[in-house]
Amino acid sequence: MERLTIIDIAKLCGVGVTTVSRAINNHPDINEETKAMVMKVIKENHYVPNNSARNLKRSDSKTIAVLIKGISNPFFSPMIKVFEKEIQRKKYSFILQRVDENQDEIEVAIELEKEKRLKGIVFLGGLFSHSQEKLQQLTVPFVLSTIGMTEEFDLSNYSSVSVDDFNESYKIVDYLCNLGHEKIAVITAPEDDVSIGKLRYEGYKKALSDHGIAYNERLVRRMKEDIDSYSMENGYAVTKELLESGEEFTAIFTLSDSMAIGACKAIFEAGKRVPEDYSVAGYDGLDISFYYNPSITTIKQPVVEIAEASIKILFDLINKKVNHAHQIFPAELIVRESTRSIL
Amino acid sequence: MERLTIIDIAKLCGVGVTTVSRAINNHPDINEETKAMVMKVIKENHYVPNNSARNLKRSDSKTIAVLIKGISNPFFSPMIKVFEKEIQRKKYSFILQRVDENQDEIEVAIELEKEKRLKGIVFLGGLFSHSQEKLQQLTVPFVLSTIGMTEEFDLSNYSSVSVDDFNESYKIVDYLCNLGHEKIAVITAPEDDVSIGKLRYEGYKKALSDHGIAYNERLVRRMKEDIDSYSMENGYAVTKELLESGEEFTAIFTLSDSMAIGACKAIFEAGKRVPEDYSVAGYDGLDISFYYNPSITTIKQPVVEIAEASIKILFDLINKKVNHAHQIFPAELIVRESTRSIL
DNA sequence: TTGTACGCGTTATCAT
DNA sequence: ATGATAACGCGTACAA
Repeated sequence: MERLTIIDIAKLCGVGVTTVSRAINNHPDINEETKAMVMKVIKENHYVPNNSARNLKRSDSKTIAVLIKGISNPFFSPMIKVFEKEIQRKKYSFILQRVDENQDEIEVAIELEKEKRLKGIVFLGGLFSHSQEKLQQLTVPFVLSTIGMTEEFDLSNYSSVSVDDFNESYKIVDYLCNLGHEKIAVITAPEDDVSIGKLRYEGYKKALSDHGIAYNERLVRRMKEDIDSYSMENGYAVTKELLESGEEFTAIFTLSDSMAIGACKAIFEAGKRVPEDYSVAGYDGLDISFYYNPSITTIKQPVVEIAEASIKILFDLINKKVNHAHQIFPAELIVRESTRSIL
Repeated sequence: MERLTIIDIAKLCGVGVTTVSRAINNHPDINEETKAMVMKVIKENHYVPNNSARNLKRSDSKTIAVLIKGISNPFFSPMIKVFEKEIQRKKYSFILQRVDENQDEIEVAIELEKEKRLKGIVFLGGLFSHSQEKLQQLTVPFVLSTIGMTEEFDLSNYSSVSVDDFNESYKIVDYLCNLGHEKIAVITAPEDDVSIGKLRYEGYKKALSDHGIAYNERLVRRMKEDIDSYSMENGYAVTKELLESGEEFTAIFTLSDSMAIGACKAIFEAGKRVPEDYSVAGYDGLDISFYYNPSITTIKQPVVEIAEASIKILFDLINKKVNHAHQIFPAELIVRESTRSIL
């Protein structure tokens, strides 16, 4: 019952290891009968090839990896399904690799590329401020999906797909302003954020300024660093503090739908209503923003399209069809029940 | 810039490969200076060891894998965090392996065990009806976490941790009955389900029967097979049909919190209220069941404790401290706003 | 403390 | 169509 190798199978079959290998890998140069015989012996003895050995020896491999930071973020769920489907459709293998919050995704990628002989990589989540030097160690093409970058990189050696976080954020805050709101609180990222958090926050500020609304620092609240970022819990805790501070506001914009839901909960617990007492606006367009009561006004990111485009670009790169591309998708302002006009 | 191996590094350093290997793996028998020098050269040249080769050669490896079916199920999110933390704390490596919906988790496990020289495995999600023959190919200990089994297996060669789905389900339906509800709809799994779906459904039936309530087939609704099982969308679609069918009911029990939320949405869209018009009860105790409006009455599974116990048992097995254990955790009926008495 | 040489299990090359 | 054998990149007896 212990581990048996391809050599054992070869002996059992009375053939050479090459033949067994051919049977396993659907190689053409093999007699159908011997192949069937070999496969039968393999089944009977529960032989399972060792992937490490295969990867070590193989040169190609047709597998692409998706590296994802924050794997329990519901925002990624539909994207993962798209990746799985599309990669399978192209007859490639799909590896979903979780990367730890305090892990360097590029290092993980470099290692994985060697180990699995990857053909391409998709990065999902996390910030992205890596040295060119490091990026150049990645010898296969990769695309950044839904990753905001404020720092300007040399855009010529990788691809990206995302929405315009600055403008989309502007769009929804502008909408709130047009509803007559002037005291608009925001739950944003910690000050040192250089990613989507910063971009969305800048959009908020710009919208206020364009509407001639004075910037009120006390309405700018930061996510708590000891709680999962962008989570319901975080939105809840921050909003609760805001309400208890006594600072007046009529609307609150949170940088994620999850935080919007947390905000609503805090408002309910304070005995207030949404949107009658406070308008609440989110960002992302998660399924739950539709199902929540009240349903949440939000910026809906076209996640499926983004995922599809990411994969398409990646395969184009793999097939040398194109150079690196940077695709920006439009997001949609979806007006729902959680916001109201106060004019 | 192309792939360089441990031999190249050895040459660059003017030492043997063994020394380089020792430097990499923190082996004791090496001079601190040479080690520092080797590490420096490695950094400078961006050498990254090939994991396939390492895994192939290694015999031990101290890594444990968590195989998870339905990785985007929010129910698993807190558990993953526990696994990560606990496994790290034991100085083991943690591999999170997604297994496709129509993939055999045991086969994946067998392959992974060989490839990564695993020390232990945790299975999360999915049904579990595998032949003994197959299970015996797994030579490392494994524990089934949150996986319901109706078919009776030989319990002596694996471990499991879960709640008593039958009794917990009974508990919440019993609660509804005590509130005066007699027309209690249920959204359950497809008829061929042999896992938690069946157990929870049996609990529902038993509770009704114990309260002398006649079983009404038209109140038993099955999840749609073309929609994600246990999802909000599924609960929404099924409840919508139920409401449109005109069949009378005063409460609805869904086999998951997500479906409960979908049910609420459908009820709202029909112009009705929860719990004034319909009581809604869920199952699982997801975070969202607290944040939802109205908050959802549910059976809260002690996910953190379950995950912790799973890991503890696994390590005990690895260290040969114990034999296989089957631990049942009590779940908690949490009464919230979505249910009311109609007496 | 350090280096040489072999083996891990598989696939690719080159014969036959 | 099939088989012998040399890599793949690394860890580790064993020798030095």
